[in-house]
Amino acid sequence: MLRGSASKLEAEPLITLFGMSKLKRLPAKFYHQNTFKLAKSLLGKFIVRKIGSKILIGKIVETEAYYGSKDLASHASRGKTERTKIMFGPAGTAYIYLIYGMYYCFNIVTEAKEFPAAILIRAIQPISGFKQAALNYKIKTKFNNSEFRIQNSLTNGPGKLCRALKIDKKLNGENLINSKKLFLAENPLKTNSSQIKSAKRIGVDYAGKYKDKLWRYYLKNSEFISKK
DNA sequence: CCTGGGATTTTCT
DNA sequence: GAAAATCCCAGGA
Repeated sequence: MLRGSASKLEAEPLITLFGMSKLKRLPAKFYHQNTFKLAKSLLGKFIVRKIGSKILIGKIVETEAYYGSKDLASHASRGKTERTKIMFGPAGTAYIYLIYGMYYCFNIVTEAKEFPAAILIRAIQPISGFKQAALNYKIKTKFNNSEFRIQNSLTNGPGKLCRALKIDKKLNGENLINSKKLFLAENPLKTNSSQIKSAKRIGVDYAGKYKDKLWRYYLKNSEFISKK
């Protein structure tokens, strides 16, 4: 199925892909769910990124919840600062920060104002518009031109998906409920809870008892997650 | 298969 | 000045 021109990264008409002619943006109400429920509800939904006349669409396959100021893994555990003030803002806002000096991470703010919480998008499945991103990636790496390896390596991590979607600090604070550049959309195919697996969050070994919380969620049959 | 280190810069102490 | 919600690659088993 990966042979010939039938690349997974080829844009298919949305009509044949989803059985719908228009992407249906997720409304404000969607974001007003408990953070953990929402982190699971996000699995299967689409991220839509518009850059000029180009459009990139990815399916969310892995998320991670950061909940409250007691969560030692959360940036908000040290209070409201210039960086973290977004997390204390309204649900449905993008929280984007630079990590390790080189990568951006994309989060969705949740919960009521003044309660700091967010969901990190850890991995997506490229659906449409990623051909150029794949070409860029091919140039930058030494993968012996293995299409399969590249397709599965383009967005399987929080830093990588931001690179592929061209998400950076300029989109910090973007309102996903009305933004034209970055928003989420419904997937007519419902995700069943039996497809979801919970796991420990990644890269938070410093977080005391919070390091073992099973606040990472992923679609267990997806080839596009960052880690099993 | 696994482990360890380097890249690179903002943020907070 | 140290650490960081990461990624990539080299080296050893």
